[in-house]
This record gives sequence, C-alpha cells and structure tokens, in this order.
Amino acid sequence: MTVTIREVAEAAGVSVSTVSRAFTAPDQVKPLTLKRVLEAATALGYAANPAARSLRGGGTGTLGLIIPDIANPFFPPIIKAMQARARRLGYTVLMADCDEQEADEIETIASVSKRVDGLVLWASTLSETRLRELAGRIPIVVVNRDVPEVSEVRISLAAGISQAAEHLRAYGHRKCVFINASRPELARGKSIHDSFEAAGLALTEIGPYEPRFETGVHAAPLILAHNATAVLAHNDLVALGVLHQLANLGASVPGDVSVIGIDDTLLASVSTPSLTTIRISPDELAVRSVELLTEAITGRDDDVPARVVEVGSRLVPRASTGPAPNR
Amino acid sequence: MTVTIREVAEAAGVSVSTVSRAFTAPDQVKPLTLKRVLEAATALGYAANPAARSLRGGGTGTLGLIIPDIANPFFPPIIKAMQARARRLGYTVLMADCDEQEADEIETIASVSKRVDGLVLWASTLSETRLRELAGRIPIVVVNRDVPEVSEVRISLAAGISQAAEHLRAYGHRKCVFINASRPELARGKSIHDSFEAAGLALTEIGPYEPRFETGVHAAPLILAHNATAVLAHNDLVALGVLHQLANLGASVPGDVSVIGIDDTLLASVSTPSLTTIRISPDELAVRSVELLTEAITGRDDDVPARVVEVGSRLVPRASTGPAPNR
DNA sequence: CTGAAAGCGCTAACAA
DNA sequence: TTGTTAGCGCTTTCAG
Repeated sequence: MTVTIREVAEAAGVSVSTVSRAFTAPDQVKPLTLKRVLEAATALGYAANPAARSLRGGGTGTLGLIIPDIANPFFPPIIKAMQARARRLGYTVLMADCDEQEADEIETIASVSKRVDGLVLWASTLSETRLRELAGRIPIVVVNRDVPEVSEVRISLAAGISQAAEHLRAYGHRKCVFINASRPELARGKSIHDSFEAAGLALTEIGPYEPRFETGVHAAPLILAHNATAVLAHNDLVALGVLHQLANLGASVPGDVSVIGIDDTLLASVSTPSLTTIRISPDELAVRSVELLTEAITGRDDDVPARVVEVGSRLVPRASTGPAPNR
Repeated sequence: MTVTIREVAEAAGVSVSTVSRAFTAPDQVKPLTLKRVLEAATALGYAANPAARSLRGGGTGTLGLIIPDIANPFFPPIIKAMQARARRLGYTVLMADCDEQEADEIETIASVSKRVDGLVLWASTLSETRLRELAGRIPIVVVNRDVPEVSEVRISLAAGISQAAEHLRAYGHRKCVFINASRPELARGKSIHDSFEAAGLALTEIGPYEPRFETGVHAAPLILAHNATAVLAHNDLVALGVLHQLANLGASVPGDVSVIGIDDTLLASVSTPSLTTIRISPDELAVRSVELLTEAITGRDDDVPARVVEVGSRLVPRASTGPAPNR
C-alpha cells in the first residue's frame, strides 16, 4: 500500500542506496540516474517515511513548541510565525499547550521529547534545575525565563515602556497607575518604575493580580480613586477590562483617562477605542527562537555555548491615549 | 545515551519481548515479572521510542489537525480542547496552520500525513475530489465541508440563529441586516433568512465581504441607511467592527442598534458593550471530531462507513442587544 | 507465561 | 558513481 524506497529502486533500475542518496545527497548521484530515480519516485508517489529516517538516527525533522496557553491571544501569531519559519528550514512544528500547569508540562515534555529534535519552552513553569537537566538531554531554548547555560530569547519591554512614558509625559500626564499581574519570575514591573520616573511621572503600582479581563474591571475604580490620568496595564486583556469598566463608570477614554496595554494582540486593534499598546513582534520572537533552536540542534556535538538574544518592543499609539484632562 | 528496551531487559533479567509486552500487553505478563520490568524501566528512565514503534507498524500515536488560520480567535479554544481530548486517548496532536492557501494545505498535508494516524481538516480549501482521494489513503474527518463518503463534523447554526431571531423579535425589532462574509462553500446565509422570516423580521443581506474587522466598519453606515435596528454579523470580529464604527457615528449600542455576532470568541466577552453572540461549543467540536477520527483510525480495516455528526449552537445574550428604539 | 528471531523503511559504512 | 549490507528500537509470530 505504502510506497517504499525499494519499489522506487526497482522501478528506476537502481539500488536502494542510490534512491536514498538521490534524496539526501543528490550531488553524489550521476545526473542522469538522479533524474530516473526522481521520475520513478514521483510516478509512484513516493515519500520518505520519517519514522524510518529518525529511527536510523537522522533526527525527527520536527521542533517542539511548549506554550502555556494557546487561548491567550498573544501566542497564535507567534505559533503561526514559528511554523512558517520552521517549514522554510525543513522542519515541522509540534505544538503543545500546557495550561500553565507544571504537571501537564512535565508530562507533555516527556511524551513529546522523543518526537522532536529540540524544544522551545515558552514561559516554562519548570524549575531551573529541571530545565537545566532537560537541556542536557535535548536542545532547548527558553523564552521569558532566565536560566544560566540555557539558550534564551528574552523579551525586553524597556524601549516600549520608555516610549510609553514619553508619550504620556508629552500629553501632560503626571500621575499614572501600573496594573501588575505577573508571575513573579516574569515580572514586568522592574523597568517600568525606572522609565516612568525618568520621564518625571508619578507611578502607583497596584496588584499583583491575575492577568485577566476582570482584573482590569476591578482596577478601573482604583485608577479614578488615585486621581491618575493614565494607566499602563499588564497586557491588552487587562487594559480592555479597564476600558470596559471605565465606560461603565462614565469616564471617557482618552478624555479622562489614557489607557495603554502590552502585547499588541488582536484585541488592541479591534477595541473601542482602539488601544495604544506596546508591541512585541511575534515574527521576531519566532525567528529568533527557531534560529536559536536550530543552531543548537545543528551544533549538538561541537557543544555550542548557550546564547541569549533579546527581542525589543515599541509603542503602537492608537486611540486610547490623549492629552491629560485639565484640572 | 538513550535507553532502549534491551537495556531494560538486561536490567530486569528478561528478554526484550517481555519488556515490550510489559508495556503493550501487561496482562500477558506474570504480575511479578511485570513489576520487575516496570521497576527496571523507571530506574533507567526508559521511554519507548515512537519512531521505532510506528516503523514497526503500530501507528504514530499522533493526530493531525489542519487549520486555516490559527490567528482567528475561533480556533485556539478548539485546538486546546482537541489536544486535551486526544491526550486522554493517548494521542499527540500535530497542528498545522495553512493560511487558507490551497497550495500550503497540499504541501502541509504531504509533509504531515506520514507522521500521523489520521487528519482533521478544518474548512479545507481542497477540492472534493482531492479530499475523497486523500480519504482513501488516510483516515480523515472534515469539519465544515460536505464531502460524500467522508466523515464530517457539521456546524449547525440553526438553533442559535432562531434564538437570535426570537430574541430580537421579543425586543420589538422589525428590520434587520445580515452582514455576509462567507466563502461560498461555507455559506452561513441559508438558514438565516428562513429563521428571521419565521420570526416575522425583515432581513436585508449585505455582502459578501471578507470576514474582517473593516467589514464591520464599512457596514455600520449601511445599517443606519437601511433604517435597521438590529444586525447579525458574520462573526464576532465583524461585529466588533460594527460596534466600533457605530460608536464613531454617534449611534448607541444597544440604544439605537442591537448587534449580534457569531462564534463567541474571546472578543465577544471583552468588548464594550459585551457582545451578544451565537456560540458554537469548542469543546463539543473538539470531542466530536477527535471521536470521529479515532473511530475511523481504529476501524480502518473493517471499513467503517463515513459518519456525519452535527454540532449545535445557541445564543449567548450579552449587552449589545436590547429593546428596539421607539420611532 | 516467556524467549528467539524476523523484519518495519531507511541511511551509512564499506566495497566494488 | 553505485551496490551490498548491517543495523536503528521495537513488536510480533512462532516455539517452547
């Protein structure tokens, strides 16, 4: 039923190794023979069996991608971009959602690690020890985790945040609120205070909360109570909650309060008003992580040192920010 | 480096076949032996090599999922649910995004089909002929496509739409607009006219357009021009465009116009006002499609007939619908 | 209940 | 440049 290398060999009147070489090292085959083999292969509809290939030791040709929550709108564009990138490099992507549960993540990694040549772990819930140990068994790249000796893609919000601070200052804002909803190990709060201070803005941090819509809903009256005229939310989703509740409270955006999100997800561009937000390029994230991983896979033997690359951010001004109200 | 069945056999003092059986048919092994083998396996950190397994003919243990666009917020919850379901059945899911391009889809299927035991094809762009031919080579389930002799999960909007019509009628609406943005083969328009007519509502269809936010923006003034007091949009994204532009035009929702979306994506619950929409359960979709596929895979030899299952819908009333304005 | 042995489809020495 | 052949790790008859 399924066409094997042997049948192609027979049809082309050559040996199996020639067929194998025709696909893996075409330059080692006489052009004429190559042509015959390729023709026979297409005629029969031959396609190499990846299981056999990887059993033989050639790698699986697939990259694993471990994601905390695919329903988080931040991830789909990244996954999409990683697939596109990987495909161009001849890889397939095996994506798994772990629901931000460590147990799930451990199980998933176990079941997936034999099917892939390497793993990209997004915001892994695993301990540093475990991650380092995993890195010993299979090439990995972590994103948004800082583990010594493990390759890493780091998201830097610094640029976007300082642009946001600048943007607000230029609009005459003086008092701002930051809604924090990070897991401690991923804290976004650090650079924020510095940037806002540098711009001469008073910043009150509230939280930490869970990064959900309801967090924004909850935070909205607090913003008003603080007499702040601008908010930086942990992410777009939280910012949308703020928008929603501010509307309910009769406060206008950006008339009374300016709102800024983080991530530039689909949500930001389709909200009313559209949301000013800090964008982290999904394409760049994808390209960098795939690049780092394939590098690690390729250079497996000549132990390439772990690398850290940083992916920047920038402000995307939209309609949710404007001049501070006169008092 | 990687531990094989042979090492476990040695450690447990049994033959490789016993180890194999310990994992694939534990009841054929004497309990005591089984225990010894399992202990040795855990001690060594043994895990079966899936490549070897599938080479031997045991199937790959993975299900393929072909999606037109993972960035469409309708899909992530479905993918998530399919993964969860598949995992419980001992399968891994290999998801691939095809960008709604037929060429991409063909290429993707080619590269993926040898790595999976079966395929779920969402709103496939492939021709009926091709799909039927594919079904001859590998078990497949199509969703939102109607191909004779191929198992199918069909989304029925009928219930949700008639509830929507009822909902609007009860609120005193009389003139409605339907914004159509379907690919012809997936047309959502059919049952809509009937349901609205049955509820005694005048329905004007505009379109077809592309299913994008801008479509809603474009449609908003048309709704007003038609003197309609309610809109049913092709999906939530389009509905959000309507909401956005209606706000710009100074029309209140639901004061002047009621808006209904379709899909109940994240967008619907976080918009302002929150969006009344027709929900299609991602979990049910996932369960049904995985079920149909595993059924087809399991019963591969005793050729199970193609099956069609229908997944229903229902209205989720939120804040974007309300009483029709008095004239 | 357990073991020996034959291959699944492919690649990579090694020979020719 | 091409062919022969030995496995990769596993499952599965077939004997015991």
